[in-house]
Amino acid sequence: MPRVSRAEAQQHRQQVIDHTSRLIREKGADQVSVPQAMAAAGLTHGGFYRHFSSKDDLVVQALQAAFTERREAMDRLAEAAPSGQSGRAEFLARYLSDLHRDTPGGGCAAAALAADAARAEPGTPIRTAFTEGLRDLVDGFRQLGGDADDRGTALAELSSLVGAILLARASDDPDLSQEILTATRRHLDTPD
Amino acid sequence: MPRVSRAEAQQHRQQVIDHTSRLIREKGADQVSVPQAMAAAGLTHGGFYRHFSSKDDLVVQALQAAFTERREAMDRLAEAAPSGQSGRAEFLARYLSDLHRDTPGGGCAAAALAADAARAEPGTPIRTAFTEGLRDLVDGFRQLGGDADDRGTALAELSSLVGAILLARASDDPDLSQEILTATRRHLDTPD
DNA sequence: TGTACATCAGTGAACGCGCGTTCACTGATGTAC
DNA sequence: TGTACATCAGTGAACGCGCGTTCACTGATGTAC
Repeated sequence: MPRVSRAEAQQHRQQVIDHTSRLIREKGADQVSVPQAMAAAGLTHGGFYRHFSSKDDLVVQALQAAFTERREAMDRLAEAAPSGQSGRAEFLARYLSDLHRDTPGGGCAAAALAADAARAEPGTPIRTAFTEGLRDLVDGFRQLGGDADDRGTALAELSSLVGAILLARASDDPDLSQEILTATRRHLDTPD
Repeated sequence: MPRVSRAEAQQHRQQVIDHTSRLIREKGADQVSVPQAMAAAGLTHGGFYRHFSSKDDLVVQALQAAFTERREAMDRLAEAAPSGQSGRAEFLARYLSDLHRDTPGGGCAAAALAADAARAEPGTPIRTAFTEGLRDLVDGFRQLGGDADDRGTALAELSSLVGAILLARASDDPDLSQEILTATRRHLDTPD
């Protein structure tokens, strides 16, 4: 499939980013190879460097796409919430759901990639992109209303959510996993 | 250095486990190679399989050592707490400290390795060992007293701690990082 | 306690493999006239 | 609108590298007498 149109090429590029965005949330950035990322979009690995300057470049763009996707979902939730009522409750319920726990590829990038970002050196693109994405997430959470419009509360509650979904995913015992999600939901439903 | 005494060999084995325990918390299990793990104990890689059946075997033992180390620290904290007073406050302060954020190698295994465990298939040794370690951590936390002796509260609060330290480590901006730790400490100090 | 020999902890070279990256090549797309 | 040619998206082989693992070898330790 040589020399496709520019529009197709741009589409391929976006497909690689989108598939990689899902893959790195599922398996971690290091566990997704360049050939795998290209194959997920139906391409061979040879053309990779016409689209990206390095694997890290792709990973950063995939991470940004994941944060953008979540932020947009939050914006929709804020709009959909009946006026005067907060979308916070709905967001918490979805975040701490079995569905979110079991499908990390379509889930929160902060939870899925915090470890990868934490292990990256300060100043590296992945680290700064993660930080930017996290800020965006905090802003999105605050606009959902409830007591989360206080910045400190928003940060503490987001930390709760990220920790809970991570521990729930890591727990091999379904009962313990469920307990973590339930306990955290209850903990957050009770206003301080 | 061929054919050292059995006592020395056992000591070498323990050194490899201990160094690996620190290394995987710092860099992740996949980022620590067999040659690196052996070199950290002053050995070459060739003798590795006299001590461990595979790299995974070492990783699991290193993970268990990390959880055991933390549990023992909690036990000491529970003993040291003046009678009638809970060690919970001290534990929270240490967990959410700059020191803990900046030295993951000596820190909480649940925070450092949750992502690795979550990405491992159910039933794999690393996943089950993590789950067992997490249970141990929950028990240790509950014995520290305060409102954490309620199991649900303990789970929710541990989730908060894990999420906060992870996000604080991942944040490239020192101010944001500090804000996360401070907000979570304040959030947990306020009883529900 | 001393001797003879089997055991085995550690060494370093080697293996097959998948990684990120490079490159010569193909041929449809895009452009200039 | 039609033709000639440059561009470049995608292919597939190749590179050097580090990985996990294996293995023949060394020689002090451990054991049997």
